Amino acid sequence: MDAIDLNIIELLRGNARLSYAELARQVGLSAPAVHERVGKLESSGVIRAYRAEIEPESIGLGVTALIEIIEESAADTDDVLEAFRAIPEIESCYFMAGVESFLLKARVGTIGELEALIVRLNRTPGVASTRTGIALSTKWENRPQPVGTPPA
Amino acid sequence: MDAIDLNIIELLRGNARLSYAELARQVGLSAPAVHERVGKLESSGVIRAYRAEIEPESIGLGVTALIEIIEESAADTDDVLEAFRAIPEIESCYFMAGVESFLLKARVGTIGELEALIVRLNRTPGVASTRTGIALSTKWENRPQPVGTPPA
DNA sequence: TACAGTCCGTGGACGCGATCGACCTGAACA
DNA sequence: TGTTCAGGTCGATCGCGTCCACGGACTGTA
Repeated sequence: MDAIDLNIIELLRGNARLSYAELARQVGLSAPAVHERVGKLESSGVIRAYRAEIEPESIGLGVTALIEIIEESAADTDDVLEAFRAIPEIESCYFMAGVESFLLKARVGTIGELEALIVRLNRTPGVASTRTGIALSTKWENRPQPVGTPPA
Repeated sequence: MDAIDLNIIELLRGNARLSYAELARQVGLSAPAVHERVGKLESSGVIRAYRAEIEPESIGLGVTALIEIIEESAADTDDVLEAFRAIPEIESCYFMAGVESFLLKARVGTIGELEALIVRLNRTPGVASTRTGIALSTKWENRPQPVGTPPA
């Protein structure tokens, strides 16, 4: 992980469809060299995936909600997690410090679907209660920040 | 926006670096046809960007926090928003229904940096108070869900 | 200092993909 | 029925992805 790798990462975070030739020009290496570096970044897990970012409304997912989950004290966190993983509407899942164990970001098409989702979550074994906030609008999301210093 | 467009979108959400030729094979059209469809999806704003998803720890961003913002009653929401936009650590920004006006997702390298960020947020004109939750771990994030029915 | 091994790069070659233009087809409509 | 247009295919060209052989810098060892 040197400065050139960070440079490549930053370029691919901005545009994942850049060609190797273009990357090579921008970082000052040959295309095969960049190709090999990217391959290593992928197989070492630094680059997890390449994703197209889609305007959610256009694919019928106009409602964004953030849902905090409070577990029952006797709950098995792994089981709860597996139950959440099986729910496709849950786009992101964070395990939090504090009273609420999980914060979920979910996207659905309608308020009705959100209601069904919340009911389903509350019925999930291990879930004591939920608290839902609705995002009226997403100002921005997953904006890449300039890469800082990698860990020592 | 027909079924083929949705198919293309789903494929690109799974892997944004698929070649047009490969997309064409999978959706059953010729490569130029797919090229044109993707171009239209991009220029109409359905496809917003193509991003490489990076393991945050490897670029020195090991601390994820979710920060709720309560605005002062007299605050100008647009000004607050612009102030937030200028802070690179804020990856996502949602305008919420409820007492808390904003929910921010931020990523920093250390707890010290998080402290500095929270101080900065609290000093921002228009911000009355903040409430921060720290993500101990990210179970998953931005998982694409199968595309549903587009809006009528 | 000389030598060998390793890492990481370059340059060349070749086949495939991106992309352009010409042409085709079916639907909508006067 | 004829016209127009959207949206597709096909073919050609050019550049890119990718494989391979080769070379230079660095390092540890005699």
